[in-house]
Amino acid sequence: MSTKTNVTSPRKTKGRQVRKSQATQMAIIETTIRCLVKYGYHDTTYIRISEESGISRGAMRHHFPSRTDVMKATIEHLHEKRLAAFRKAAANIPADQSKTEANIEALWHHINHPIFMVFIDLGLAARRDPELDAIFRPAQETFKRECYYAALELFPEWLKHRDELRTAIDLALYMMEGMVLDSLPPDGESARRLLDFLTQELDGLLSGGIKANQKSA
Amino acid sequence: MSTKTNVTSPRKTKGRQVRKSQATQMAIIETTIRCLVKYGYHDTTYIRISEESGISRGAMRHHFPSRTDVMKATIEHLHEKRLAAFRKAAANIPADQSKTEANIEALWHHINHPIFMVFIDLGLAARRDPELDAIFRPAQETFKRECYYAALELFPEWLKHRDELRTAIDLALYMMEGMVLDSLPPDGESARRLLDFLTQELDGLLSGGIKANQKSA
DNA sequence: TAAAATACATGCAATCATGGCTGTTTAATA
DNA sequence: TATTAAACAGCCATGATTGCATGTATTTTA
Repeated sequence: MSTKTNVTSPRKTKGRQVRKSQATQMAIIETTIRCLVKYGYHDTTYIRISEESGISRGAMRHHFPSRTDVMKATIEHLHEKRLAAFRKAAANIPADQSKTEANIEALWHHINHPIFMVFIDLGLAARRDPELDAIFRPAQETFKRECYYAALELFPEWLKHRDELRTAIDLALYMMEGMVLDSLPPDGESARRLLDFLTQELDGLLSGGIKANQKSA
Repeated sequence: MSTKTNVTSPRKTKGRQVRKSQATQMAIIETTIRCLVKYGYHDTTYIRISEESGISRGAMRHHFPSRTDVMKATIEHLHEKRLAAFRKAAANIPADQSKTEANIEALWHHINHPIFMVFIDLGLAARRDPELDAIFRPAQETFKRECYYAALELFPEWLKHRDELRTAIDLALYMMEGMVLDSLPPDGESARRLLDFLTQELDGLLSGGIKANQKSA
């Protein structure tokens, strides 16, 4: 059952071959992502990836024996990509007054990216496939933890109210996830209203409402 | 392309036959729902429904020519079921002080029911299948509208602040959807904290924060 | 340069879902 | 009771996906 994946670990520079290997692997993974966006998880088939990437099934087999192997590799790649994008976005947040708003905007932007639907799709698939779940869940948790850390750096004044910060992040994240799941138009009036409310809520919490909210803990 | 579905419209009492017809249709639909819960949308196949229900494929063909037809009927049935359940739940809400909390609890309970994952699954499928979407989207919108109406009846004091009420409902709904999507344990500490926060937030909005929040409109 | 390993290509069999087709039974009606 | 229509049962052809197995070319290395 243990499908060996011929992922070249760049241990020793065998020069040309590893490079080529990695190149095709990347091509496969990126095509897979494209397919996931276009067709969704269940219609992103082994053959289709092969066709859309122009890579023969044999070559694919060589690198990723089974469809699930492709998916696993893709999940890992997406995860890294997402982490990198998030860190970059967090680093670019201006340190001025409107931190909350900027963050929410950034998060909303991130969540509305087509890639996010892919995550939802993969997450749903992982619910049925333990093999996928073993990759997906840890990645998801890592990302969330990263969110908390980043937020703590951005809002050091919340250091003493980590629970509240956590709640705030969860609230924002979950709400937005629900919004995209409902296909809420990103720039529509409905979304705007909710995001404004969220901003205001979190801002209020930050600037002084902490005490009042503590008794609920 | 227009697949005729032999759904017996009980126009004239042909007595026994329509009853039997409806019975098998119900059996098919209910089995489909069971399958959707167990296997998810894409693995709920025509054959599997036939096997699990004990109804021959021929019979199924007679009532629902194609798989999509089964799904369409199932969506409609689920929609009605959900509406009924919601109305019943709304009617049973006690009219005392803790309305907000009771509602949130009820909503949370509703959203954590296995059926809800089926809705998510179907919603995702509908994104790719226009035929499904044509059924799913209106149902979804109807349900949401119903939520607003029910809420207005429950919170008549919000009549002058419909926008805020709408925001509140959206917030609650979306947040919870995001939560279940993340497989947040329904009784876990994380969920509790978020729900408490939500309750408090909405209650605060209700009891006096309205004015303060209006300038954001 | 020869051998071994790696990357790539392709054909095949098994499985399975779908939709269409042809019978058979049961109920409604004249 | 005879006829018609509806409900039901099962088979078959098709197409798609998967995993395997064999064959070829290119690199690395001895």
